[in-house]
Amino acid sequence: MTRTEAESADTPTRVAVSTVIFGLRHLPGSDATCVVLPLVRRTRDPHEGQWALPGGWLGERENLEVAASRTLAETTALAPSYLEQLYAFGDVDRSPTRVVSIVYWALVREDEMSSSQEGAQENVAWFTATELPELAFDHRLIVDYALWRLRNKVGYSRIAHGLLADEFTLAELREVYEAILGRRLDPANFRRQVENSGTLIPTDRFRTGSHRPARLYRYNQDVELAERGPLEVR
Amino acid sequence: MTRTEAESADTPTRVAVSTVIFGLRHLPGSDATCVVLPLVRRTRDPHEGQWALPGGWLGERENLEVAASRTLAETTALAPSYLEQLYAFGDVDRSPTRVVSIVYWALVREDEMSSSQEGAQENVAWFTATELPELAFDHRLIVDYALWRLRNKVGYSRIAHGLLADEFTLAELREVYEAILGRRLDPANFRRQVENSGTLIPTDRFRTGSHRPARLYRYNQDVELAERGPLEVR
DNA sequence: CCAAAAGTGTTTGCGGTACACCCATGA
DNA sequence: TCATGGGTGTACCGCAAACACTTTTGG
Repeated sequence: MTRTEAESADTPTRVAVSTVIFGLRHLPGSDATCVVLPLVRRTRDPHEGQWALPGGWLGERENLEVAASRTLAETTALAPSYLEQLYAFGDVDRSPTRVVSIVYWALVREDEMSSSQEGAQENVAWFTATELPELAFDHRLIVDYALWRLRNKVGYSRIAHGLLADEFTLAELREVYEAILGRRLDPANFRRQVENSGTLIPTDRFRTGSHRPARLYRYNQDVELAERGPLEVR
Repeated sequence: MTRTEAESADTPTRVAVSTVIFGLRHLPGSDATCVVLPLVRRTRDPHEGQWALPGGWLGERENLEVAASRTLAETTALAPSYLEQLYAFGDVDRSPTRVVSIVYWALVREDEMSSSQEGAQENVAWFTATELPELAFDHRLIVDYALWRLRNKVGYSRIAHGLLADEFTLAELREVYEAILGRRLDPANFRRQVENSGTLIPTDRFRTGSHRPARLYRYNQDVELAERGPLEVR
């Protein structure tokens, strides 16, 4: 096929946008925290009844990121604290009819999550990332890849803040890292690493618990180590 | 908008696939090597006459990666030694009519390049990455992002091998790194780093030049540090 | 023998890990 | 006062940078 022929073979394709939305949940019994994500039960023919990622068709005059935000609002009623494109999936056989899916992944803050989960819509449920049901289409592959990206990115950027409220203790921040990475971190070393990174601003307030109060920190907006895509390239 | 309405709003979109193809070129005069990429002169209305990334419309029954390979073959007549999805660009205003572009980036080997550049097609030319002309659409942003990804990835994966022949000296490999990173590297430290990485297999052959012969190495296929996307996630 | 590139050895400093230790608070 | 988590000090290890040095070839 020559370039000219390719240029004229202008066949429209159905384009969908889906989003892998990550949040945190404290397990009531133990002191552990785990990564959770919302899934939508399908009410239509391909894979009807199975759980799938929240998503929808790309609007005619809708930017990709806007479509992802819409998805997020429809299932969590929240504004994302972090939103980044994950990958474009377009294999011919990934759906009975050809669909190209632009997939985003997002973080929602823990303090806001509880409110939205109470007023949950029908057919939406939150699952622990390590205990997922069978998913529709290739969505299991997509979630696994998003989890890989989350775990990777937490190591070289500061996205963990996207899962916390404005003010937080170092222990709470460490909890986020431990939940994402799935392993315990040394509190002493964690403190120094994150202090030296210059991304935290200590406040004068303290979280008073059952023991010695812990200083509250805020995220330093000036520092933006996260790389979300070509749009941020200066 | 509810999910149900979104699900029924099934409006097809025009989907294109473009590829940023990177190669290397030795500058005849100096001993420097630089990154080069092929561009195609547009012969059609939007941005006619300007240079643009090689690409075309996604075929109805064509996987995304296959479409990218086709693009690559049409402009270089080569099989890519490395091919990875870069990003999906879909802003409404990036083209007069709405187009979602799935962009890939690729590496072609230096030893194969010369042959294809001689039999170059009309309207295709290779440019030094640091001296690009004005590009059509948002292709300048795309190329800059691909360059950022290339420079980033060379630091934590072994994609530099994708720009060399099967057998190469450490100096040749170092040249690739220096061309991509744009700075000189210490030969001694470079040797140790790459030797300790376990990605190289020494051969018994030597490259005999004007001075002491240098050992030739091969790339260890077993080690695959590169991460090309969700398809490689086990 | 000389120039130049291949290849080796050694020192230094930095960042991460392990772990001992002190501090402040509620009960 | 004790238990518990907050917070500090310190020794160690591995890696990478800097750079002096030896080796091997062509001319």
